Amino acid sequence: MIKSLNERCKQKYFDGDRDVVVRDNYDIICLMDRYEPLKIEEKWQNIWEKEKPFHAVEKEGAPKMFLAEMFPYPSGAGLHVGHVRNFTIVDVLTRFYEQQRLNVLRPFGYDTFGLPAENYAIKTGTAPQDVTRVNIANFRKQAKRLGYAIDWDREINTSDPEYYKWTQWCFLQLYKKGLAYQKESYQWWCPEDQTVLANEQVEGGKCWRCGHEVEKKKMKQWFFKITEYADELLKDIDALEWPEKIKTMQRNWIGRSAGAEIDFEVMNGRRITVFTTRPDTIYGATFLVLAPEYQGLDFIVSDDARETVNKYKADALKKSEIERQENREKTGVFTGAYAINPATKEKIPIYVADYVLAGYGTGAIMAVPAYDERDREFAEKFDLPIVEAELCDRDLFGTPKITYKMRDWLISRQRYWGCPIPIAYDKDGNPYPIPEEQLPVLIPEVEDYKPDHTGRSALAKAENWLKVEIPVKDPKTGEIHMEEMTRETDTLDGYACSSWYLWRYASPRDNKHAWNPEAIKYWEPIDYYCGGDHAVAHLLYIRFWCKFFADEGYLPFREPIKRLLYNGYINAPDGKKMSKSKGNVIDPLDVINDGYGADTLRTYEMFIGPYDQDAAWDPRSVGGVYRFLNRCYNLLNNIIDTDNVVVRNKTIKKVTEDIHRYNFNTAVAALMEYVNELYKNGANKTDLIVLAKLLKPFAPHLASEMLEKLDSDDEWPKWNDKYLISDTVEIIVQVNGKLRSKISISQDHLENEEMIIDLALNDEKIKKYISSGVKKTIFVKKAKLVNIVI
RNA sequence: GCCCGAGUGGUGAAAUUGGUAUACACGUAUGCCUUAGGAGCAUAUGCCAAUCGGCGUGCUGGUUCAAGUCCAGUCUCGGGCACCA
Repeated sequence: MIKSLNERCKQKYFDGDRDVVVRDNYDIICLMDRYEPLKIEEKWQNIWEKEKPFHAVEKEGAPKMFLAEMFPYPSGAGLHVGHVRNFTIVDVLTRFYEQQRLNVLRPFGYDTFGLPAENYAIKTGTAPQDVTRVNIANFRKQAKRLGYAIDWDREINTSDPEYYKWTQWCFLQLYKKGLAYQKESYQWWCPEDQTVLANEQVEGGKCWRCGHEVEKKKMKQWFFKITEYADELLKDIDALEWPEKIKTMQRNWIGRSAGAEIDFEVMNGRRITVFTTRPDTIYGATFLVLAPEYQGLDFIVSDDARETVNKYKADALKKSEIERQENREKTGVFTGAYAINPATKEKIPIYVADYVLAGYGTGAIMAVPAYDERDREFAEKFDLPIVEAELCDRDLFGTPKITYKMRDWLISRQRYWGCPIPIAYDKDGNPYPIPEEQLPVLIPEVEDYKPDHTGRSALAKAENWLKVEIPVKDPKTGEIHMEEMTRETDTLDGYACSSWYLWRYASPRDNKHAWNPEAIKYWEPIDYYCGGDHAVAHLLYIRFWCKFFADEGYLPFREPIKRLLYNGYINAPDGKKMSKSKGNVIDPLDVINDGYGADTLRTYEMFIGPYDQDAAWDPRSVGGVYRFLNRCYNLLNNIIDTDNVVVRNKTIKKVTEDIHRYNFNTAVAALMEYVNELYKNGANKTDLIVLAKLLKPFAPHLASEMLEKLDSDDEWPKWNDKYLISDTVEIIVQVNGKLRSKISISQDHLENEEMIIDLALNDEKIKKYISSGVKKTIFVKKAKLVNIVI
């Protein structure tokens, strides 16, 4: 077939019977209607831009399908190949369901608050608003260049006041119910820079900016009470259609422990409550240990020991996380105080040690060195008694108690580029919520974006903005008067902004609700959510908010994400993580503009391997996929009268089922096999229409072009099982489980076991293996296999 | 230390319910076409022997007519948590 094509084209060329576009290419490809991805892609992207085929509206009849990726942080560097993998997975599913005529919603947005924009602002004085605007424009342009089936009318941006107004509204709902609250907590603090530092800004116990030793400082911070939902968050994990890996990580993160709280009387009349998972070991409790930050430690310490304890406490607070991890040698000091073990009635000493954590349980433990390795280490070092006592009933001395590793979610950030917390303080420092009608609390404009010397965000520099009038009800007279207050200058953790955006997608321009109840009912919860990060943070926070807003009557479901696809990373060709400093970054836009086009890039990233595994970029394989798409297109040049009905139906089945299983790599492989077959046999119009339809989720531009040339719609094809059965069947003949021969029988004889075994035993190749006699024969109809045991 | 994953050709990987190991692609080799090829097309390609055949899914065993797949043990790599009482 190719030869004849070649002949014809050569002739045409020598007749001068057409435009020859490419000068340095003399042979058949240039003479045929040639695959020119950049041209085709521009054409179809213009059509999609104009006709908006992905614009979604609620309509009765067709079932809905809502899909999205984890919205990106629009960095200055633009899209990277990891984004492309993530977005393309969503796009393949979007188009797959669109072609099956489901009512599909696939929106897009930008997670724009964050440190890079703020650091850039501090360095250059450029407003983060401006940088963000430029970066979004670039991201949008690049996403459009990849041909994604996005409803661009639903774009959202978390730093848009129209958006963060509702983030603040969400905060106020949580505040009203006591789930947003202030608490003193220890934070990393640099005494030189006079600022709070995030964990990742502390390097080797020192400030990343000035190198001064950091310490822990008690500060008032805002928290969301996620622990209120710990039990439900844990319980509901079971029913989620999420990867087991993520479910396990969330379970571990929540870290439920069933135990008991037990009171110990201190000799000076006070009381210490400990948490233990082993209340049955209480007879072996030979001392108590308190965390250095233990509340009320001062009331327990004896006067003799006070100085030592205070020094130990100060040292412990200075210790960095890294130091704590590196040096696990037990340290601690005696408080000089004793408590009574309620089981043995014995007097036991009370210690302070940093191996006990203030944030877990009650910050105090009963040490049972006979049963607990850590307690034993401590006991050995400080020469404390180790008693192999008998076990008792679990609830004899304490009250049952469930404890979680998960802590409440600290949301205060001393940063400029975030959503302002809608709170103001009266002159006594009492917090008041900003009334909803005053929302949004806009981010003020400032000159300098650096945090100030009091450790407050740059918002504190906007003097006019700081003052606000809040209506206050007099508790005695009931009268309402306006009172001048000072605004909160901390901003919200960026994760707050992304904890509700999936609901905003349902009605992104609604200016009366955070999310429209009718739209929510129609579209949510999301059917497919795809990402490769945030296994415990974002994906836990969004579940927490969902349960809260369901309780408040704003959401008709308690789990926001039905199915989660967690994709792997794409590494550099050398197998290492891509990074600017290593100079091994592959820019997806370069791949496109080199002439491969978006379709090749998309299809390659689906073909690269299982979607949930990490993969290394291979530039040579990109070329292989490009060749494949070329071959698809070139088939249009030679449509003949033939019939590939069997392989066509097989391919429809395989590709359909593979996409349902997210086996995108094998779906592409099946299309390659199909094309190879069509090259061998020739292809008719139906063969090619099916090819284009099946190809469209992966290479939508090329497929659209093919379908236009073939004068066909894009409706997903169906297969017919009757074509999948061929007239003759191949029977595998094994001897002792090893393949030794194959025999061919007609389909009708598949029921006739006796005949098949007889054929197998008399097969020429088999005879020599079974001369010593046959012990038994097994026929498996389903596997079309005979096994002869000798 | 604890909890998850994963180990298959020269390479990325297939094998969906225990039933033909290595689909598809890359790479390589040879040929065709060509003034020319870093294009296109065709054929071959797990390893050893080069004829029959033997060996092959990290390793050692086990279950089974039959094991990449199930079981026990073990090694290596990757990820998560990490003094959570």
